[in-house]
Amino acid sequence: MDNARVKARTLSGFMELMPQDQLLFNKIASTLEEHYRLCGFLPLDTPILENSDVLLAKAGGETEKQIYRFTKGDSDLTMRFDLTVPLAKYVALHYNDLVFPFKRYQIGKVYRGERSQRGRFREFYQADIDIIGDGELAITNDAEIPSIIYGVFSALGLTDFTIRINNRKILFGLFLMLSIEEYAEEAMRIVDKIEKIGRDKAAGELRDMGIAAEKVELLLQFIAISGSSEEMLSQLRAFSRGEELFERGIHELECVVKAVSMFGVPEESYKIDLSIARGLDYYTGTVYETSFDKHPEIGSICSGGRYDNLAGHYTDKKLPGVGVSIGLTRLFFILNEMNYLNRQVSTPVDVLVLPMTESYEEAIAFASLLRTNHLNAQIYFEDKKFKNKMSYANRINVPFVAFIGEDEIKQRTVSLKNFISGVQVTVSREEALSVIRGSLEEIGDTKIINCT
RNA sequence: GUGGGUAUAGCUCAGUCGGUUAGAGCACCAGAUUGUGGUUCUGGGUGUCGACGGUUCGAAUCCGUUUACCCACCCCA
Repeated sequence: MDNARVKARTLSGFMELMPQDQLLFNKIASTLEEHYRLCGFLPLDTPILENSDVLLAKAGGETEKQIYRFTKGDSDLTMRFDLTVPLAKYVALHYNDLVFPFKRYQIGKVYRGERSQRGRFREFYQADIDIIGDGELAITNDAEIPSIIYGVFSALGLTDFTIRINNRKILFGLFLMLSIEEYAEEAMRIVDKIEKIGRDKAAGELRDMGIAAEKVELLLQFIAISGSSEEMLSQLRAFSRGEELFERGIHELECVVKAVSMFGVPEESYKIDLSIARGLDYYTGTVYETSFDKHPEIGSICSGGRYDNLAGHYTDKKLPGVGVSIGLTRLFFILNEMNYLNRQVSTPVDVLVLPMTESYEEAIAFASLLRTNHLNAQIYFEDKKFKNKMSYANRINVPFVAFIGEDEIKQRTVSLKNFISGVQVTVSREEALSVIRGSLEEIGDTKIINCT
């Protein structure tokens, strides 16, 4: 009965795409994967569920509130909320079998039980890369990470993004110099959102925490230092009062910035921004944040940094690492909103084979020929009117339709219609292969993203 | 978790003072057109007005409760 029918719906905060968009999403994901491989990263997949004690070893009060956690029998389980904590567990567990520095990429879904909002999801994909060292990890790795971000975004066809770089040692060092290190964690968070809430409100919040007004002023002045990388570094040096941590931070930042340009990242795509702090407390040095120049309000689509001792909860070994996470679901959401997605490239199949007679034998044979030649082919078997068959081809956005009717069977040919240009030719089946290939190459060259 | 808002067709939304058979655009289906799609023309409403209860001769409309969703905060990709 009708009352028994359940209303079909998708949970809020869970992205569900139409096939054409899913195709684009998958292409973006595979572009990322390809680029990660190109840079020497190895694939990794870990379970979505872990024992709660493993995932929450590190978690503070806030994280715990936003987690999907449940029990099944006697086991207390948690869904992963990022890919970094599972990585830490993985590296600690398989320490003896891994080769360091261990470079891995992982693209997978993560879950956060927070209120969903525009551009914010409860289930979303992260595409992570991390480099883990055994005991030590060279600072140049910190510079390669942003170059990889630049590389993947460029590979997608994106231009208007900025990678902002900072070093938390500088901020910690400053807190030490001002003798306000006890407020460090909360102050970091306020500093981090200064762009959003404004200087005055940030000043108020810092004072409310109990930091003296003149120190707040000094802190905000410091954060606001701007200019080219060179100018900023020299201004930072002038700020130094011989505080060791502060100077180490400046040194690291300098190394990173220099090396980033060696990696070929153009000046306009990255900058030092002293207000980038990152809320997560496991970062200990370099931090990154990437956002779209036109949509800063949606927030970071890619962020990460250096952590000196990630696996500390699972092992005595010191395992420093550096990495970033691209918020793939959010990235896709923004690209869609900005109308940047080039749907022309999302063709589901290359060829739709339409049998025009009762016998499907020749149509199947032709489809097999296409498939053995790595062309995606679909055969339409339904007994519908011709118009419906054409309309189907039109709706699935297929670039070629191949008619196999009486004439074509007799002459061992195929009538091939280019659905984009409308041009139709009747050629031998072997010739059809090269016609299709030639035309697909043109489509293949166009970028997934069209940002003009 | 805190504060504010919304709920009518697959989607975006109208719906007057409470009044008769609840509408528009897009989408979808059928026909014009049995080997040529997109455009056009013609026809078709595909709905528990979120749910439950109350007021009333009469409720999409007023009142109460509830659920879902959206926005902001918190936090974050």
